[in-house]
Amino acid sequence: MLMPSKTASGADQTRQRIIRAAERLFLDHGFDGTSLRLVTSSARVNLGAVNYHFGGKDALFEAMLARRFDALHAARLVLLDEYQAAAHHAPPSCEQLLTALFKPALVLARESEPGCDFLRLLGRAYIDPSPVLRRLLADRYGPAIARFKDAFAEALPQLSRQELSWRLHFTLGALAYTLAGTDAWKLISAIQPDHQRDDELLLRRLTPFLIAGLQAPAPILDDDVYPVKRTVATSHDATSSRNASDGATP
Amino acid sequence: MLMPSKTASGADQTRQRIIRAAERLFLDHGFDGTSLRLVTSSARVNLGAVNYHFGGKDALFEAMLARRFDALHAARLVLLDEYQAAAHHAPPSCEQLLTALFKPALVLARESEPGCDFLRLLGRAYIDPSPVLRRLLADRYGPAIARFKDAFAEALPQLSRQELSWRLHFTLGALAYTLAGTDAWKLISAIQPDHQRDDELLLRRLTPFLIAGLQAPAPILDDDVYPVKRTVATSHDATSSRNASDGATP
DNA sequence: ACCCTACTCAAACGCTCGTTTGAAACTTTC
DNA sequence: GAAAGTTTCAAACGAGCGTTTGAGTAGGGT
Repeated sequence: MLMPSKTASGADQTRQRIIRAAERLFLDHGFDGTSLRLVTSSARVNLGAVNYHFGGKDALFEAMLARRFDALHAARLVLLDEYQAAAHHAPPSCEQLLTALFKPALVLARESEPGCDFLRLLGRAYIDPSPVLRRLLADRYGPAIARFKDAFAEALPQLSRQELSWRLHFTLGALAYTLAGTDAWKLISAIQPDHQRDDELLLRRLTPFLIAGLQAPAPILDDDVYPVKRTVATSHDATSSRNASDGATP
Repeated sequence: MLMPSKTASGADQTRQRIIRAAERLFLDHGFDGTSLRLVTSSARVNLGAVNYHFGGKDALFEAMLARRFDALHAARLVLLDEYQAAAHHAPPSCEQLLTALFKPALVLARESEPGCDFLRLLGRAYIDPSPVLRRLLADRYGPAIARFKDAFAEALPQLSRQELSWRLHFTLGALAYTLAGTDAWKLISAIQPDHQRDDELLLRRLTPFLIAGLQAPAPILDDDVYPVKRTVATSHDATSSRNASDGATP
């Protein structure tokens, strides 16, 4: 037909149908909760096809995530390179770094076929407790994240390396949790759908929150701000009103 | 023996051994990944004991979470009442509200037996995708969270109700993700153990991050700050340098 | 002594899981 | 058109799952 090379008809179709079904189901059920039978029946493919084309469940999910995340991290690093090259004496700002993280994600989310939103996949992957995914993310995308961490260190020189690590951890948490879209927002009660689920609005709401958090003065850790006693209810000490005076860490 | 009433020897012991084993295993494997056989063998209890004492796996985890969370939310609401009663014309500040959320958690974490830290349990519970836990948290602790949401609305009157919902969502995310302690912090590379894992230091680092984020000016959403095109790499538009001028929402 | 209740225990039930198998059904190649 | 390679398919495998069952053990009350 139009395809000049090899057998692009049946085999690749099956692979893609499987991967897409796996994506969709992983979003709602996590790794442990997604069975291959669920995937193959949802993809209307024979059960054995997964092991034939991928080699097993672990490898399927690795392939699924790699397909998305490889492109994502490549685009992120390209953007980071741009920002760093633009002014090599003035390191990229926090806002630019967050943009370098978010923008490729948004673009890929829009490019991806409708029905399985890429951003939720991103969030879920960071949150899922399964060791398979945890190792994959750490091994495969740890270096890319490390480059961003170094860049943040330059953008936030007033923070100690340790403080920075924590703040990026908080940042990743807010991001992953929000994207994962656990129904937990129902806890905070009815976040009205702006226009159902607008990912761009979400990230633009998240950005100022994170920037302010990242740039906040470092906490004072050497005195007892939380005088925690053994009792819960009968504590009359209001929160200490001591102000954070210095921004630098010891 | 010393116990005056009923048979407090064998039965309650078994119940507690099961619950503690369930707590410990749930931390590492999540709900789906924790099997009853794992729990009972870890607790050195017969397999059938779970169904006898609790009625099933779902009920076991509900009991496990309720044991901790009932006390937690009760203590939180007591503290919230205190702050609100202290000055009924000046609503509690953001910092006070976060204190009311964190302090009881810290106290319970210290009171709980060593080996199974309560804070990780808290984080995991909010993150776990299993519908059983999600429904439990929403039904049982939704009202308590709602009271805090109302209090935050008074502390942050410049935010629209919708903006506030999102910010509390971000807050909950940073908190849950951090507490859950997925090994994902290894992504951000070696957060050196201050003193192994000091929960109080963690929360005192988290607090200024969250306060700054919550109090950040509201984002401007009506223009294109993220001019996302179909291309990723070839975008030369630097981040818009437009400043946020007004803090109120339309 | 008896019964009744509370609890433990080993074995099994029915089910779903990930994976394997071997024979069909296609394509491609010669 | 036969041979070789590639992909599908139905069936089964063994293991692990949550739950149930029924016999067995203990102890207090009358």
